[in-house]
Amino acid sequence: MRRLRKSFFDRSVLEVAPELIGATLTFNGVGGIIVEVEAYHHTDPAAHSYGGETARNAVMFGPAGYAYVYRSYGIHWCVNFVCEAQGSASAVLIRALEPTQGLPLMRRRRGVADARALCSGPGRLTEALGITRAHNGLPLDAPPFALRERAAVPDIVTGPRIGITKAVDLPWRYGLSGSRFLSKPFKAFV
DNA sequence: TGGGCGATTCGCT
DNA sequence: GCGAATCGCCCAC
Repeated sequence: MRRLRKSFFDRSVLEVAPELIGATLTFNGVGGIIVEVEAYHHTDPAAHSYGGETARNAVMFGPAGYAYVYRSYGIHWCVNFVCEAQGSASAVLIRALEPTQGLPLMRRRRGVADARALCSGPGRLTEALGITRAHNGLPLDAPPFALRERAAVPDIVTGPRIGITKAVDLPWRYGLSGSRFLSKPFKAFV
């Protein structure tokens, strides 16, 4: 499996997001297979970058291939991969992993034993991997991050994004079809 | 300078 | 299924 380079992210966020499903993400050697992501485009009212650049979202306005980490609900950290050309301010939120590497450490950090509770949610996976604000702005193609390309193209399901109040109808949530490690099930397409 | 508000999670009913 | 926890950010005053 090849490692993903920064140029991989230098495309439309709507193109990159589904291609991340099935890729492997590790942080200091701990992680797993990406099974759920959401795309946030700069023209999208639900995106943090929609209102312009601020101290919090500055990384989103930088070049593609870097990590944007933010505090959610004052409690959790969430990690995004910045995409598109510099200034585009678009990113992919990583929402769930299927844990494959470093499970004992993840169980200790999370305080739970069930593998399905380790990384099935954006706040859960950052806790399991040990990602915090300290890692905001780090490049994705160098340690502690490691991203490996998927071996084959998987079946992907799409649907509306979770937990937002604006642009709720955009189907920019992508998941690995049939995975038991999703943060929430995808509604069957009608 | 202060108050309202989340790209969430967990525990209890 | 519902609501509390919890705090950095952001804008209005």
